[in-house]
Amino acid sequence: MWPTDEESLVARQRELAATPAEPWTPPDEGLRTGGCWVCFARGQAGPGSAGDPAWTASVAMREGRVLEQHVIRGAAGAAYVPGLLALRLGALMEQAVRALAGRPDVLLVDATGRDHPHRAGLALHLGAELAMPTVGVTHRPLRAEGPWPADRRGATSPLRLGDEVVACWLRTRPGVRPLVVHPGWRVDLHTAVALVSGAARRRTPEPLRRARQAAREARSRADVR
DNA sequence: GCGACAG
DNA sequence: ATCTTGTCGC
Repeated sequence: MWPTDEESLVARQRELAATPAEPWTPPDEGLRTGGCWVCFARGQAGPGSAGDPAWTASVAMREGRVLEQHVIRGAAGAAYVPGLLALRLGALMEQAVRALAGRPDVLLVDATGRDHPHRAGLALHLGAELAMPTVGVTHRPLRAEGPWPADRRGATSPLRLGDEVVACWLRTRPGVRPLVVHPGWRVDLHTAVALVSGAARRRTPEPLRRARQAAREARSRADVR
């Protein structure tokens, strides 16, 4: 179950941050990569609020092919507050990923891992709840800092929170703003970068792109009706 | 007190 | 997250 208030979420985050997780290594072949994306109604700005209608998509891919995808309709658990994204999206994402009949080996999520006030962002949290290795991919860091990498595909540069490297910039396309890659549940930085880089034909890794497309497509169908 | 702050 | 206009490139 997901916490529904700040106090219990923060308690859970502190607990997760201190929980050791068995390191995971991708299989040599046949890797099934999942992606999950949430979108909200168009035309709204700001942090939103509890109950906002949401479309959450999950996809599973293997060797560049979509194996399966689902979109669920649901409602946001809370307004967006930095550091408390799990209150808004956690339950929605878990439900969408559980709708997949075939469990992905690893899940990509647009959220942070250790780059978080309590070192337990939603990518880490969701992986723990699902008992599934996760990698976070965001447009920018939450709290960590570091300069951009060189303008070459695959170039990386560390993002630090104090002395600790908690994530890194990754240039998936030359001439395009880099992404932030966050090691999540049971995944280390090196593995996370390899997975995202390997899955990114465009700026955004394919499973996340497909999930985003599916969620927005479902929203547009709903808009018309 | 104020701004910054994953989505 | 979402919006906005034009613009550049394949």
